[in-house]
Amino acid sequence: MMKIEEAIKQKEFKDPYNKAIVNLLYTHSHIVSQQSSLFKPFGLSPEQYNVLRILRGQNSSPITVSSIQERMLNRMSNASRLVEKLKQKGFVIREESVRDRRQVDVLITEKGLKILEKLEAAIYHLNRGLILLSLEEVNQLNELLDKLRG
Amino acid sequence: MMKIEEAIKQKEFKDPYNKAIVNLLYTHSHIVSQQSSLFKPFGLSPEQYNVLRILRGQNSSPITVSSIQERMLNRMSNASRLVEKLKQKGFVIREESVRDRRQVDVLITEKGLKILEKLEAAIYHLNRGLILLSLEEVNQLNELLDKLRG
DNA sequence: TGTATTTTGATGTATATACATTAAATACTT
DNA sequence: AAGTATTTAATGTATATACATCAAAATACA
Repeated sequence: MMKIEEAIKQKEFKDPYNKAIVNLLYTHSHIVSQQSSLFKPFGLSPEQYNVLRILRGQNSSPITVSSIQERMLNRMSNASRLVEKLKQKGFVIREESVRDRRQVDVLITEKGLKILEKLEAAIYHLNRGLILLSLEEVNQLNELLDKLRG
Repeated sequence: MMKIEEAIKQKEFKDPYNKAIVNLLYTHSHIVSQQSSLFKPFGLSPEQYNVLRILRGQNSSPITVSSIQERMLNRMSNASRLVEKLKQKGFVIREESVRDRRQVDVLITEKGLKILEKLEAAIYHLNRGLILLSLEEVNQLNELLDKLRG
């Protein structure tokens, strides 16, 4: 097992809280770089994939740009531009809302659903490979992360 | 406590491994956005701060760009450009190595050390505020993260 | 010694993050 | 109803990430 101290060649941390921050940031980078490699051949970035996943989660019914933003992993990201990229690739369509002309309804296309389906098994295996923990441990991790954020 | 399901308005996850990935990405975003706010008034980004921290960790002796890269939290980041930014702000100096003219020795300046010192207490409090766990729990989290990556 | 290979840091490009600003549409207030 | 405030999505800018490529220098090795 590669402890964080070895991974970034730092002998010690001020305290376990500081260490946990560094450990989380490092682990994040580890995960994202592997996800990127998986998505790249499909012309998707991790965030673009995440937006598609959100759209599919709506049972393929339309959802506004601001609702996408609310559900994104990174709140400060820019749903509007990600949707534009996905539209260019034919994975979503975008149309002015009839209820409120400020809003834009976004809808996943057949092509979008198909690429998610194609990725499903690969992602399952990637996740398992990325998280080398037992079922009990991964549940514990989820609890700690939820509690951490308060 | 805000569970990840509420935070991103997703009712359920395929399995706890998938949930843990999402939980880690979301927690990362939560941490980085708060760190950014802290660093911003000082003209530093989280990654620039991290490079300064690495330089100080060398007891202020010079270190090459590639050694910085090895110690960075994000391996794919670009130490060369971050060093350039820090140099522009006067936090580091850069000089061609006498041993190997391909290499560039980077050294933290007095100004760089001073800004780290100024930030120290604020970071300590931020970390405590960001990680709402007991000492026992945070140690457990560190163990799980180390184990997770294998 | 001379050529090939590797290492090092810089740089180019596309994407994403983090924020501020803007324009249009809607909601609120009196 | 008119004027103000707020919401929504788009857009602008600076920074960082995730690569690929390049030139110079060092190293390997034949």
